[in-house]
Amino acid sequence: MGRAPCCDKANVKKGPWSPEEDAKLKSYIEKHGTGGNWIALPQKIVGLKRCGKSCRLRWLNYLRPNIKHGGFSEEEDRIICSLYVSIGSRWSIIAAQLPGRTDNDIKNYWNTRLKKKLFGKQRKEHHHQQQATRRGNALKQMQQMKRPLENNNNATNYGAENNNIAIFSLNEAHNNIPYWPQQQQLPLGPHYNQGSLPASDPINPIENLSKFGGQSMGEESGYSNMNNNANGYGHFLPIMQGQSSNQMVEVEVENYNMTGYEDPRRVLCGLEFLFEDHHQILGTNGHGCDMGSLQSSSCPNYEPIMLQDLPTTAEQYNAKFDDLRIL
DNA sequence: AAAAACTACAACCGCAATTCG
DNA sequence: GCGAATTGCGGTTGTAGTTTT
Repeated sequence: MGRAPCCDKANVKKGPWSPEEDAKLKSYIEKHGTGGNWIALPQKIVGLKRCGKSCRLRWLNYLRPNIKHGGFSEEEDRIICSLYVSIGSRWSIIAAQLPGRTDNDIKNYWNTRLKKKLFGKQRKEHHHQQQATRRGNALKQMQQMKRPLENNNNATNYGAENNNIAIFSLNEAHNNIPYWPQQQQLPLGPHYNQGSLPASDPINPIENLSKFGGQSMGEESGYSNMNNNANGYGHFLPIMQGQSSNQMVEVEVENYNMTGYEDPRRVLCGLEFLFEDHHQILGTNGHGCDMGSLQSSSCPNYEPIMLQDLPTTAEQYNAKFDDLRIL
């Protein structure tokens, strides 16, 4: 038996608020306050056929005094991005750091603009993703970017020696100058096997990619059997294999209980968006890996990412992720 | 000029947490 | 302590407006 609805849905208006409704709600609250009960509020306002929940949302997000809309400053951009990287999609917490901004506003701003600004998504690609989302598909991988601390709220659990990893402006990566405030204590993304790449590599693609959305494999992704390491991310360690420039980037998983999941490459979910559309395929991958049970999952299958497609120099990085820079 | 593609944002929905009787 | 009511939150959707083809 489900819960009783908060209001009589047949008798409440939905959709955009009219100026008259706004005026009624605003006027009432300014005179009488909310009375501490949003559900009961609309019944006290003559002619307002809205549910309490809708009134609350309208007031908090639009009508209450000192709300700012649009025109986010660069400083606000930085704060939002920095906090998102640190705490994920805790919009209410982020909003608390930005006076006059609502969580809804920040969420919309992030979803429609900042995210693209950061990840440099192209219109077409974004649209494809949006459509996929609306079909109830995919985007689990993007969603997995949320709440990097979800599975591990104790910040002290993060690997102490690596806690200062911050997202870099890629142009600044040359100089190892962190773009985001250095004091940010950020959760680690997945890290690669240090020994498998030249230590002198000035910019390691995979390590950097991991900073742009490496994900925690939460329960909803079906990886709940994974042994999470101390940083809240499971152990998924991409390593380089092969010898030619065509060598394939594969992913190996250390201390990983793979029960039921045979394709370790899927642990790249959450990073695929950094690659071109053509990487995404459906069906078997043609490389002898049984994608069988994965095909119907909400997470699309991806071709192995070829090393040649990954930027390995600062120049290539900047070219590929030119839009990454906020400034 | 029209259609398609895309963006931006308000609002809704469902769920979890909190409060209340 | 328990269950219902309410609140708060984050994800998602609807759609008007804008830009591109």
